[in-house]
Amino acid sequence: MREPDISIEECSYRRALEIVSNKWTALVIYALEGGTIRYGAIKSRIADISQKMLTQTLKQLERDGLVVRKVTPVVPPAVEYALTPLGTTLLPFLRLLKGWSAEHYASVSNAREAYDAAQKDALPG
Amino acid sequence: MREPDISIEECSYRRALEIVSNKWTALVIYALEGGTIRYGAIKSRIADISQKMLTQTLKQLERDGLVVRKVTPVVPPAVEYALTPLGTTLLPFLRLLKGWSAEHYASVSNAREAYDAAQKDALPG
DNA sequence: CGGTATCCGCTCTGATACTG
DNA sequence: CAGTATCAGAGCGGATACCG
Repeated sequence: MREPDISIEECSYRRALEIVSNKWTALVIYALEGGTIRYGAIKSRIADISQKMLTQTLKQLERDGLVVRKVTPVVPPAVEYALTPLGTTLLPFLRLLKGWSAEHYASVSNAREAYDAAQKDALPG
Repeated sequence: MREPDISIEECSYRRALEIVSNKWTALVIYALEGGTIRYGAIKSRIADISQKMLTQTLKQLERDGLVVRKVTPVVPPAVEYALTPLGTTLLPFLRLLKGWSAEHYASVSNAREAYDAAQKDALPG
């Protein structure tokens, strides 16, 4: 039997996926692309993200060294977030993904419709 | 209040994420990078993937038009999978992610350790 | 304003058993 | 070999309420 070469220990690709491949992480990084931005502004930019998920995602990104948090002690408090230099190294990857989607998403959408239609025909009438 | 510009309807980036950003999808595409490959061979390459998840992921990729399934009606059955032309357009993106991980994963790992150590210091002894 | 804490449903995921 | 079916647990993610 062949050895698995796509393992969590050996495959760097897989480790990167652990960082980025969840529902909100990449979206939040994308929202930070334009520079320092306040918590509320991020929330306004990303449709459907809850306060809990935004806070949780930002905390995780901070832990990973991809985002910095700056608190200005005023009343009411102002909290700003920005990408670290490490965080900005992810941007080319995100932009490529965006470009891919712009170019090919329609094809995926069409494929889905065709597939679903074929499935429906296969069922008994 | 500002309008969200990162919504599922308008943001192509977000749609791409829906395709790729789950635990196994990108890994399976990566396993198919080298060309046509049998079901069992994919399973051998990817550590820890269960039969259920592999089947489910392949089916979803087929629906999205990224992978083709070829059944050879012999006994025992032989089923092969390959990337479609559309599927191969994702490879540059995956390779970039892999390169990013090779270059920067250590930084993330270090950041995590530093963050966790700081958290521990903040707790009462 | 920018959180934290809690509850709760739902999906994702893996084990196990069975089929052609 | 390549699946399908079923079950059960863990964790994601949302709604709500409260705090500095």
